[in-house]
Amino acid sequence: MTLSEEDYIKAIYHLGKGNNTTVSTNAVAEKMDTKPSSVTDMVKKLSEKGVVNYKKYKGVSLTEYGQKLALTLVRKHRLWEVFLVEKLDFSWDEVHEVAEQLEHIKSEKLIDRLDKHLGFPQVDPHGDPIPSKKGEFKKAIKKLLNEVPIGISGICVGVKDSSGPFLKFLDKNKIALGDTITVLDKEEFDGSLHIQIQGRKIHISNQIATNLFLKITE
Amino acid sequence: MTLSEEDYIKAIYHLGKGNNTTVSTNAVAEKMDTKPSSVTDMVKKLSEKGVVNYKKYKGVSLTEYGQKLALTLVRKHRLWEVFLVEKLDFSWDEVHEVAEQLEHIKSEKLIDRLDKHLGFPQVDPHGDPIPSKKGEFKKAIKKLLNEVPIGISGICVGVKDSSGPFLKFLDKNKIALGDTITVLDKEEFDGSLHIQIQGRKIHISNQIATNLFLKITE
DNA sequence: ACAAATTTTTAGACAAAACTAAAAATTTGT
DNA sequence: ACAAATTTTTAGTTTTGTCTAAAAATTTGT
Ligand SMILES: [Mn+2]
Ligand SMILES: [Mn+2]
Ligand SMILES: [Mn+2]
Ligand SMILES: [Mn+2]
Repeated sequence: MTLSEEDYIKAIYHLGKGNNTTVSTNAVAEKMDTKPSSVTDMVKKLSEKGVVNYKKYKGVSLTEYGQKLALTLVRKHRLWEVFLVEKLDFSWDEVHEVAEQLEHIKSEKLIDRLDKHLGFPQVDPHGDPIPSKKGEFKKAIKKLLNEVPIGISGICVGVKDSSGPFLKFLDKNKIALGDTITVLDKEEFDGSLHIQIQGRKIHISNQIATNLFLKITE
Repeated sequence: MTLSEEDYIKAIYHLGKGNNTTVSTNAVAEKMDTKPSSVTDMVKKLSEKGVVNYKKYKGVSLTEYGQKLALTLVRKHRLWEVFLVEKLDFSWDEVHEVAEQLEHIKSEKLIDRLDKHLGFPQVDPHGDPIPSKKGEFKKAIKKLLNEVPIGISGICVGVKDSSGPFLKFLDKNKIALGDTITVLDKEEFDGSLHIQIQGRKIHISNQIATNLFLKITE
């Protein structure tokens, strides 16, 4: 597959939300930042190659083979993201663009060895699960911190309240996007939470917990 | 620069032996495994861009700017080779093809961080020097082991005698291409050498030393 | 020096991946 | 149901990088 074909496959995969829904030409065009007519051309070619199912005017979905390719690309993308953050000290928000290039490097051995070098990570720096070599992986779901059960870990991926005071609070308490958070205990009385964040144990109010999104893989 | 343009720049650089000799269209075509007519087209384009000096029928050489680009590419290529060997346990003869792809990844930060992660290596797994960020580097020369002065190190890059018995000898004594060898002492009497190879200290005859090539950077 | 051999360039074509403009199909709203 | 709006496809170009065949320039050998 060419670099361009691979990016289309990934786009169709992500738009299909992993469960391989049929997606529209326009949706793909928007995601890829290209024109619908270009998508039609590419989708015809991918159909010829057995990568997608395509019926004129009826949208496009991945074949079994296409899904296999998509999962391999997602695996490569996320492993490289882990590498950039863990080994090269990139921050979680700097990695995407570079991984977007690295995911296209062709070498199965490279990916196997990278996986090993990284200690076979299960999730990427954004909390998204990394498919195994065979294409198996857990689904990730986004939850408010106060809804996360005791004992479960996740990665902080967003805030509900993005007001200045709240963001300032997070900064002061060293809570940042990309941090790994584990719910240790909950207080019945006021709904406050004891959590572990990046190794540290802290106590936060229910109000804070209802404004932080965690990505957890089950 | 596109991937293709970058590969042409590298080819012109390597054919010019680093001292920026003018090279012929045919030579570039052979190196790139393409046709001379394709080279003419590309060289015209690179000339437009100020990357090469080109006069019809008179060959091509890199401009100052082109040399800068070439050195950056060589730096990236060799750093990735070090990464593959040092961090991912590739052997020295498996890295070239993958580095040929990785060298085109666009991110200055990536290369800076990779350099740091690898401990600012001076040479790649083939004994070739790695240009600094500013494009400075030492020249590498190939010498027979018996001509290497005491105290100097190099990387084993080839054999003069490639007969079965000699190769078998090397194998038995665990001397392999890619090994780092330091000359510790020489015996006047018989020309034999005390060397350190991959950490081990051994004693080898003059006959062995006259059949092993070392790449040394000065 | 000059014909022959070789190298290099030109001309014309093609495939990949994109675009614009226009046509066709589908969906939506009343 | 059917006209209008929207989506999607088609047709025709463009750019990049390649190719073949033929023409032009240079180099070589006598
Ligand atoms: Mn990509
Ligand atoms: Mn990610
Ligand atoms: Mn390359
Ligand atoms: Mn090398």
